[in-house]
Amino acid sequence: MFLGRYEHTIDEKGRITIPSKFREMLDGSVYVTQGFDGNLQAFPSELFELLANQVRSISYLDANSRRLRRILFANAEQIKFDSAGRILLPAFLRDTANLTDNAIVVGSGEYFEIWSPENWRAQQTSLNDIEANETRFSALDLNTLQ
Amino acid sequence: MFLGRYEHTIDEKGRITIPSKFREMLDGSVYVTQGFDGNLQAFPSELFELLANQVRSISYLDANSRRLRRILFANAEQIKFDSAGRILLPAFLRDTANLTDNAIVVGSGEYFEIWSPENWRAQQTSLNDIEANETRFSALDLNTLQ
DNA sequence: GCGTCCAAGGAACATCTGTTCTATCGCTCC
DNA sequence: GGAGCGATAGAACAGATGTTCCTTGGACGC
Repeated sequence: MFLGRYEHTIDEKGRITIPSKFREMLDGSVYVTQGFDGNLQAFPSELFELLANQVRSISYLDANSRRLRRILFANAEQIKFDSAGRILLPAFLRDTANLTDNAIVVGSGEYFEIWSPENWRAQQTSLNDIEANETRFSALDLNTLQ
Repeated sequence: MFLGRYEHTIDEKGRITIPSKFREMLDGSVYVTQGFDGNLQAFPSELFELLANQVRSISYLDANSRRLRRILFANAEQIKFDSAGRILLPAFLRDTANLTDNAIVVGSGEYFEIWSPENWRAQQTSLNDIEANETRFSALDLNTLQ
């Protein structure tokens, strides 16, 4: 499971070091895609391939299915680590997530995310907002857990 | 799997470099056809042959089947790479996709697409649109994956 | 102190692009 | 019909750019 938060630099070449704890759980590469909230998402191979297979199984004669393919595949890249544990983020991915000098790498369970510091701060949800949505988030209620 | 996005130039001769990562997955040539969305589609040989067989097996008494045949056969070309990894796009294919100086080469899973920058921008779907279409795109829900 | 991890940068290599040169084809004109 | 011409395709090369590999140094924790 990917846990925790790390602030790492992005160098002039567009490279970022993946935290070594995260690397341990990967097989030498990650699939990085555009996220939903102005961030990037990084998936271990097996997980991304599951996603990809689902999308591939839809007929490509359907216009919506082609759009879905584009979103998943055109905005994604399989990136290998270099010997120092870095990945080179392609320019189009850096652009979609506003990444320049620094990035915040955030564990998110079975995948992790990469944020620009600005976008990260902007999206921070206060815990009070969550409290206000009690019913939707009832799964988080300790009493209901087994 | 074809992933990512590359902006490449089209030179005066009408040639475009295929990204080397894509070439690695091809056997020295691609089948390029008219796409459904103002773009071109490029298929590895095996996949094109599968498609072709499928389309041929549908009765030609069916109007949709005849249209498919035209898209797949009339507007298709098998194109070999030159020694620098470029393909020469015939004029009629460039015309159907509005290609002049630049093109965006877009991974789309087991095939890839070639777009003019204008057409590409025009069709871009934002990820927020997807969220608004939750049910249609439920295939992307991590929970549903096995 | 030693090992691990991250930051930074140089060097080697691969890729992309523009250009040149040659071969081929079709056409025109003699 | 054959020679000459232009247009097009293909092969090869060179420069610029981008990517990968490798090394170094500093910070931190054990």
